[in-house]
Amino acid sequence: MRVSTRARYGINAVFELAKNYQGEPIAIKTISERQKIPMQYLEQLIVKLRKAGIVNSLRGAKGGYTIAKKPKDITAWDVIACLEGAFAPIHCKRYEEEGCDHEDDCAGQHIWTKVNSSVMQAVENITFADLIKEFKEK
Amino acid sequence: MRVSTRARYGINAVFELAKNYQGEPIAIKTISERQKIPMQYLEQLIVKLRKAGIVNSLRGAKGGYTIAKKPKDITAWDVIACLEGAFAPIHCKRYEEEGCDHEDDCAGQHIWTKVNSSVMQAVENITFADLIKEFKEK
DNA sequence: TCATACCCAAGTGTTTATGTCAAGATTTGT
DNA sequence: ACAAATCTTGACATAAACACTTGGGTATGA
Repeated sequence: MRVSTRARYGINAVFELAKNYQGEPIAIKTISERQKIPMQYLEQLIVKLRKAGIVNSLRGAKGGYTIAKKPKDITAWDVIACLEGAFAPIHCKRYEEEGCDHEDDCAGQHIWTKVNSSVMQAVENITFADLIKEFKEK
Repeated sequence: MRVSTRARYGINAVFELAKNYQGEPIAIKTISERQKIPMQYLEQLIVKLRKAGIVNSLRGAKGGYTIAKKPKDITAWDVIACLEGAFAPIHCKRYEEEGCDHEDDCAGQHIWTKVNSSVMQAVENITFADLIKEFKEK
């Protein structure tokens, strides 16, 4: 099982902005340097975050990005779901494509359902306020 | 996030054998037909399962595979871990390779640790006895 | 002895993830 | 006006993982 770098980068980028809540906009370049994320790649990711209403952008000189909500109102799930498409839902490709004719016999269903729900529950309960708190305590 | 077909195939194959607990050996071909898994691919997977002590093999004519323990003593985790290598541990590649110099700043750690542990907990608590029970109830 | 079935190593094709690059258009502070 | 920055979008490159195949070898029951 694997989490894409997209999700990781996204979390880190939003974290960077969350720490700057109510501050001046931060440019992509700055974020990419601080969090060590390839700039042009981050650019692509952050577009999605903007469209999802997680970050705001400000164009022009002195522009950049700010976080669009209070850190406590953004969960890890929000970011992951936005970037990862179908993060938790581990689906049976076979089922989707051909219509699984051995559903009764499928041991997997039960397992993946449980995995999905436990992962979702985990990430839904982590907000960026939590992460900031965690960070400050160190 | 994604689970490989390896894990899915493995679960299904072991499930097939678990249902046959204390029965005659089942040939790979039979398993692959019943669970619709490419035979030669399954062959590779099942080698790992054997080496992990999850299944037993019997060579020669009338040979095949049997499950090596009681279904209640094999968890989904056992099978997944065996086939997937590093299933739950979502690691920071960056950290492993270069020694992450922004550890303090890394929002991810906290999240992935939680995700890992919740996934592990979920799959560790599912045994093949559970799956069989689930199956029979349908 | 022979068909059956496991055992093993290596090779192959495809897809996906992870970026990179280019080439502009647009907005805004100074 | 100019520079700084986001926006758009589309193509390209690459490497790794995945899924599967091939071609043998070896053990065993009948």
